[in-house]
Amino acid sequence: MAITIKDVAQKAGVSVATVSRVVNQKDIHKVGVKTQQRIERILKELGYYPNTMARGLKTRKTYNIGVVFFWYEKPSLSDFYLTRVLDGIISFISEKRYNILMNTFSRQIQNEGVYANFVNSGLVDGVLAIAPPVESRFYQDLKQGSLPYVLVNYQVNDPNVCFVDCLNTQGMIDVVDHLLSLDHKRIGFIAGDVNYSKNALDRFNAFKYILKKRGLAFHEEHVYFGNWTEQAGAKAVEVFWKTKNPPTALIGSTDMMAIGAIRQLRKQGLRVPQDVAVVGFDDISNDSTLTTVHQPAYDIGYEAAKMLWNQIEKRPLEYTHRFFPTKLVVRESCGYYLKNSQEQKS
Amino acid sequence: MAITIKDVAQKAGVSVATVSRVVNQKDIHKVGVKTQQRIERILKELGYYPNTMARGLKTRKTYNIGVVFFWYEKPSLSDFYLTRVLDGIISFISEKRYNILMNTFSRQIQNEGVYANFVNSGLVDGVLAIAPPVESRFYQDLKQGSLPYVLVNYQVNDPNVCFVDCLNTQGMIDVVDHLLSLDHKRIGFIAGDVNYSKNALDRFNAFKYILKKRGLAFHEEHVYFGNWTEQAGAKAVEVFWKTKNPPTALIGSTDMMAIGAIRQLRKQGLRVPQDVAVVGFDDISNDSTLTTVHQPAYDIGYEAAKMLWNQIEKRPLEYTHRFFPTKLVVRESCGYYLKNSQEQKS
DNA sequence: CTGTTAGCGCGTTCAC
DNA sequence: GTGAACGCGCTAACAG
Repeated sequence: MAITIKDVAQKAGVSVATVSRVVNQKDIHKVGVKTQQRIERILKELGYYPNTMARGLKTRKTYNIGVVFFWYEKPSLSDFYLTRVLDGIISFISEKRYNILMNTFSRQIQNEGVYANFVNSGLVDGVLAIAPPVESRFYQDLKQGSLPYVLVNYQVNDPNVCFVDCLNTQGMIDVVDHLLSLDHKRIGFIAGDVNYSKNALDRFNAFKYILKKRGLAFHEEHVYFGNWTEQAGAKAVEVFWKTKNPPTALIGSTDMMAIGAIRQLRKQGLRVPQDVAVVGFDDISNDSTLTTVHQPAYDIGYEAAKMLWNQIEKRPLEYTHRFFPTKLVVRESCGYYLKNSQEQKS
Repeated sequence: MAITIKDVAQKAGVSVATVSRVVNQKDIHKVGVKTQQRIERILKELGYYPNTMARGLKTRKTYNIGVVFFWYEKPSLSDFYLTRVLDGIISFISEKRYNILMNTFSRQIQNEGVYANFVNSGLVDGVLAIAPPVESRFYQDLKQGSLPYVLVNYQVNDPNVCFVDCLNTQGMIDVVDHLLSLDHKRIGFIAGDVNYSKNALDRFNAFKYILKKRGLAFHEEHVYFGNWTEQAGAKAVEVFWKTKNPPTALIGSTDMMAIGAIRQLRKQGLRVPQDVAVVGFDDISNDSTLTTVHQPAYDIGYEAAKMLWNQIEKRPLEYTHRFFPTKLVVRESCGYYLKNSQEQKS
């Protein structure tokens, strides 16, 4: 059995209250200097560490924040830009000496009660929900609970609900305009699963919106709904290239899918970007040739953690909704430089 | 204030003991069927969720496992193969309905007490330490504490201490032999920080060992100690190419450093692999041209979690030390295919 | 300056 | 079948 405050008190010949004062440095000026020193010595000697459970039960404060993310087929951090969001969260949260209590749920199977259990267990001081599923039961439970929370990559209309997101729409507009500027008219779109991801939905909608606005036709057969994996990207290519007029350019709603598409294209003997231009979204790849949309995942995580922390510590919030701009990163996979150098030659 | 067991008891007109029996399905056969049903209804109605703190205080069980990893300059998941290890851990642990309590510490600054505090706080049922620093104070605290734990990528001689690792030495031997087979004699080595990483140390030692065994000279000036980042890889190239006879091949102790090296080489007008061969370690890159050593990070994480779980649940352990094999993945950056096709032509 | 004491919410023994 | 009561380890209000 671990050393308790009682053991320390006994050995020091004082009451637990006094030990508590020393441990927490609270009302410490009221404790005699010699007593304090003695207690501190015994604290070390015995190797006393406060039991967080007991303390939390009393103080209603755990110094844990819950971080929840959602997976599609199996739990995975690496499929998403999640890792960098987490980096941002960790960075902020560890500065403040909080722990992260991580939990993951399936996007598809929404187990009733499980979420609520996590939210109401009293184990965390607040919750960060990363890209929860569309129409999420999880969000409902969060809303009904009494814990502060911040949504990442999930926008809601309620001005009282905190969220952090990037401007997906603007990002997608930039992508399309970039491809248009390179004379692409038939653009294939590899979407994420719009039933389970708000992000995927927003990007897809933006695609349709801007196509219309620029007076271009939308081809149903050149849209593929994938599940964020490379395989999905590859599959999309297979499907598109069975149509009469395959696209001349592809947009992957995520980098992973764009990369999968590129692999498949090459497999089919097509060159990127000479034959087909490909653009991704997220900028998470180490593949330094992919043109993509950068979203500041780290900053998004950091900011979300900060917003949550402000709520937990009851500090004034500067804002409840926070948007980060995206940035088109032009590399080689779209043929921009190719075209440019050709033009220079001619 | 959240709903407590008391509220439920009151509303149901029973004692808390009875409610507790229903909630935990313990001694349930002793509870009257009608009483049980009524209580279950009210449980739902009121939205009761047990307070984990209170429960944990009583039962000494939290269903949390602590996962600790260590950072160099700033907390980061993406620099390492960590993400995939985490995936493995998450995968196993979430099946078992445990939560992950994540905490990160600096490799350089070893704050006394912080570790012990985490270990002894009673917040977790066990600890997974991922690649703790060499001669780690953290490991000491773990050892002194009473919690089960498993070390990942950290080998110790004690047969009672659980760890999971890969065969770094064999992996490095494969790398060197591969380069030798391609006629490289001057091999530059970009090491991790051997003072802070056991992995880095093992790999570096393996490099020296096999060099000697194969009768090759070890050149002090072609060793650079980096910090796992791309920048470090780039820096190594700068340093090596100031020497009289720069290497013809480079080994990055991690992929990140190998990638950084390649970038810098290209910047300096050198071609990879024609002028310089480069090999990495970890196989974490999306860059599909890097020859590297694959270690089954996911499996390592999964297995570590499993070993910990077995300890926590007091199941018999099949083994306490577990090694996974590495696999050399030959791609383009080392010139193997280049050489092969040339030979075919001639 | 220090100690006593009342709970925080829960599980569990022992009565009944 | 059910309930009363204790205690897990801690903080905080109050007493002295």
